[in-house]
Amino acid sequence: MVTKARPRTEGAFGAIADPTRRAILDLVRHREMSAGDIARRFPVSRPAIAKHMRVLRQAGLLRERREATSRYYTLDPSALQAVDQWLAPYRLFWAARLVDLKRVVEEEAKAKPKKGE
Amino acid sequence: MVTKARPRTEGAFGAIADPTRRAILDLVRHREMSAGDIARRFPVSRPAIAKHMRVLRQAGLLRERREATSRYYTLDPSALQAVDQWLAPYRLFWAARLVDLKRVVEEEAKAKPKKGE
DNA sequence: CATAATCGTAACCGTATGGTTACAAAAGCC
DNA sequence: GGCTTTTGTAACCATACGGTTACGATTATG
Repeated sequence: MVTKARPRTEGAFGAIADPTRRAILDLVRHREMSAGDIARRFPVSRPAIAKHMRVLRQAGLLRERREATSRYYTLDPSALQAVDQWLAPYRLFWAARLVDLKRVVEEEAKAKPKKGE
Repeated sequence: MVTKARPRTEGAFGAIADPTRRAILDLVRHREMSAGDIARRFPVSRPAIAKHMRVLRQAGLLRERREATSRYYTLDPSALQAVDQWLAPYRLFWAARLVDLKRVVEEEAKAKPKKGE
């Protein structure tokens, strides 16, 4: 039987699903870092980090610069816009919830007025 | 050897990693739907959808209302705020890219100094 | 040239994931 | 009480995931 064989870490959504990969992005977001510098910050082995880096790279989230034997990485955030855009309609929801809270507060203030305001 | 055994679909990030689950959220975001109504929209079996629903439920993304034998689901978007908040600093990146393209060009020039072009 | 340093990859391992089919529970209907 | 509808879950399967150790490629350095 032929089963579907598409990787589940493809794309930005899959890339940021793993907390280690999010932490890597949070690192290279601030400053350019070498692969070794990045790996040294995590409790797992360097090859494990290298695999995470490959996922991030294939998602288009990293820029690579080679110098000598080192590879320096910086963030390429553009692929994250897909997540941001998907999230946009949901942002309206909790914005509406704030409006709702505002209404509740106003009603309570009208029902039992506490102090001058 | 005891290996770590934490599920990778836990939390909002894992929940939205799967495209089917995102599509389910996009459905219940618009209107309340029964489990069957949801499942009917996808080319996979109903139990497969039921498992996705469980992941979404455990991530706190669904509200359930039972009526007769049916279960109606609506969105509870609050858990998505974690994603939104993690994304916030990155949003600044492409906002800056839109507002001040010149600065971005300078930063890139600093990052990888001039290959012939 | 030999050696060390840096980095990616291959091979392997145990668990999680996403799918299936089969079955059980609960409520409406004859 | 039986029967159907709706739903969730259990058991199972193939593959992806995240980790490890071993190894190879590349480059600077003595």
